[in-house]
Amino acid sequence: MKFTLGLGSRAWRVSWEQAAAAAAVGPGAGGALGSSSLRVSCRRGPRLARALPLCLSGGGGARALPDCSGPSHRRSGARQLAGPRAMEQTYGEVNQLGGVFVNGRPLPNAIRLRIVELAQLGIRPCDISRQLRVSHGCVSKILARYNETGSILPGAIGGSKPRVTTPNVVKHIRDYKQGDPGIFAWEIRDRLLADGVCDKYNVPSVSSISRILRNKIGSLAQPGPYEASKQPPPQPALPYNHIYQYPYPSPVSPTGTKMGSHPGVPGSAGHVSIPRSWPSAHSVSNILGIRTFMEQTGALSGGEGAAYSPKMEDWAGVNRAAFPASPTVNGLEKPALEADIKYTQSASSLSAVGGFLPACAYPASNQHSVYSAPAASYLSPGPPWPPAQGPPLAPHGAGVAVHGGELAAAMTFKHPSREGNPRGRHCWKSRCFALFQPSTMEQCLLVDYHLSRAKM
DNA sequence: GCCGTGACGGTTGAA
DNA sequence: TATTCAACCGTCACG
Repeated sequence: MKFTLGLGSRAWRVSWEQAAAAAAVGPGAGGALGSSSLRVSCRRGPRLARALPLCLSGGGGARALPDCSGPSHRRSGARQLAGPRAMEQTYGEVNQLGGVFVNGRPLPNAIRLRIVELAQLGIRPCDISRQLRVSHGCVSKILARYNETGSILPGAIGGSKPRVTTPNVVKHIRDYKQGDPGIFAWEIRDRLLADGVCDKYNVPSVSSISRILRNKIGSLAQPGPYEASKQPPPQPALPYNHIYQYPYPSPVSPTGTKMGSHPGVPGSAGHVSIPRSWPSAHSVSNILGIRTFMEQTGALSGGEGAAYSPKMEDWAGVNRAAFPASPTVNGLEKPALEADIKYTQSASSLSAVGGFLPACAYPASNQHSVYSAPAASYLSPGPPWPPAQGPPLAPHGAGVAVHGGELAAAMTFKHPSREGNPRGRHCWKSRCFALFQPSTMEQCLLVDYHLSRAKM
């Protein structure tokens, strides 16, 4: 197990145990690392290489980095983490502050939550950075995102940018062109907006419209690729609203009724517009909305364990039934479903401060195994936090003791019919997270670790 | 010393 | 099935 240990401007790859030790002693405690071969990984090219000599001579004096023998010095991805040997194959890095992170992967929601939480308590970002051992750039980014969107969650990673020139849009462009052959591209663009075919977030650019006119519509006599008589493939006309879960304004009424829809344009929610009233897992109000819905459905009645009744197996489906969403929506279904199943949690973990997001909303399916590591070692103890009073959201040391046996019990939620179904895995795993409600990164990691060992 | 920002190396998932 | 591409991530360094 290797880490890239960054101290100063260094990026050293060290073993997990060494990195954990380094994190435990804190960034200022040099020389605590084990002794063996030193490997330096200059991730940042000349910049880092330039800084390297300085770093090597600074701080805690001579530092010997531990044995780096292993399968490969090449950084591995989280994909290698699955399986029983996940613990041995987990990679991570330690930043300048001694905090552990996984390059390319979001910080656990527990940390993101705590960043926002501390900020709301009036703690300066620089102090938050030091406290949580997260780079100030990251703290700044998370806070900025939170201020902008009300969400602490990371954005959607991966995937392709949804097309804006959907068949429906092309059809309308064709219609406009047929109605007025002299129409300009910018006029088409305005009409798409005016008619509600698109909104400002997914309206094609003028150049795109020109390209459509040139390539797809070129000759109006020719039947286009998206003939009206054909059944157009279901296309999300406003995918960003959903995939990215940002509170973008949408030309949709809160009831899901598409406003100003063009005649002939299907107005189903599956078509475009995911109503912003949908309880997005990324927003405060939507989290609360989920809670309300769960309470209404009685899913939260009883204790925490009872909160996840077998009915919860169809939690996503229940939500889908309660809101206008089409099962035929491609591209929208998965994000929506994952948002449902990954970020649900019981009401008891909701914040009293303002509900950015409960820590246990750790997106298990998205981040699972990334931080798979002995949780106690993952996060260095660091300075006591919070200094005075307990945090309002995630009681430090709440001590969600997660043991394999308990996980096994939790895993009884795993529905046999969903074996092999990623969504099923997401579903039951997310319930495991929700059941234990890890409110700290350690707890998240502990849950995740046991889930990994459970050969999910 | 704090903070915003861009470069960078990395991961992810749809096409 | 493998590859490509474009989104995202957190860290780091600069100003």
